[in-house]
This record gives sequence, C-alpha cells and structure tokens, in this order.
Amino acid sequence: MEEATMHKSTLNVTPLLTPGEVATMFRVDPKTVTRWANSGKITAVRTLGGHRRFLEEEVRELLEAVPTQRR
Amino acid sequence: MEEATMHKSTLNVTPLLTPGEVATMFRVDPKTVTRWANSGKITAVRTLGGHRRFLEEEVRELLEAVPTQRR
DNA sequence: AACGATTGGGGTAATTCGGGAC
DNA sequence: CTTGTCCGAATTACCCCAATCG
Repeated sequence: MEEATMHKSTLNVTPLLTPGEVATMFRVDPKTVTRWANSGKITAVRTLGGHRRFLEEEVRELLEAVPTQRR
Repeated sequence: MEEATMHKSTLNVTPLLTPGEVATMFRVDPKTVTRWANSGKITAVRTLGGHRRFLEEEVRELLEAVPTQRR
C-alpha cells in the first residue's frame, strides 16, 4: 500500500514495550524490570505520568545477547 | 488487562522456566540444573541480573522418556 | 467521570549465583 | 563421573497502597 493511500499515519515511532511485556519476555517480575531501569541496565522512556516504556529493539538484543554455557 | 487479552501485537514470547521449576520437573536440586547449563547440556538464557532461564520446550523434550532403550 | 488493569513506590521473604569441598 | 549439601552475597519475588493508563 502506498503512503498516500494509507489511512493511518506512518510516523517513525520506535516500538515501545510496557514493563509487564518485558517482564514476560524475561520471565521475571515487572518490578525486576523497574530495578533494571533504575540501575541503568536497560534504557527507559517515561510517560508523562511517570510510567516506564522500554525499547523493543534493545530488549530483543538483550535477550539474545547471553547465549548458553561457558565452560 | 490480561496478557492473553491484550491486542498489543504479536509479542514474541518464548516460554521460559526458572531453575527451581526445572529442578522440580526433573526431581533434582537446582544446583544440578546449573551444572547442566554450565556443561552445555541444556540451553540457558540470562536475566540482566545473571539468573538463568530455560526454554520450556527444550525441557519438555529432555523430559521425554525413552521406554525401550536409552542412549 | 468511572472502571479494571497495570505501574510506581517502599519493604520484606525467597531464589539464585558462585565458589569450594566433601 | 554425577549429585546433594554448605556458605555469603547478589538478585529476584511477593506484599501493601496510591497513582497512572487505556
């Protein structure tokens, strides 16, 4: 579909994830994701109300980052 | 809103298990599961804090008993 | 405005980590 | 050779309640 005929606007938005979604992906508690953000282990964007949102791309990288074993 | 109900988009979810859960399923000590991971016998993903998470699918496969013959 | 679900603060239990030795 | 246990330290989970989200 061409841009001119698209109904929804094609804004360049970086996909964001909620704390709950990130928590699900890592199999941890949402509060744990919050602690990761506070300690600078993961980038966090804030809503105007103070809630955190996370970069989907960064999350996927962090999930793949640590492979398996080490001797 | 529940995870299953949210229409956020197809969030890539690979079901993960904690060391304790895997240990319970195999009826072994969690430390033993850690040893399996360190020796590369089972795949492990890491949380940002260094804790291990295991692939549920792989665990289920490993749990499958071979009645007639092993090895 | 009102509603259910989620999140953000805190505090306190429970797991997990790593090493090491038996 | 595998497994369970011991230890201290670090990480994570669960509890409350008020605020934000959609």
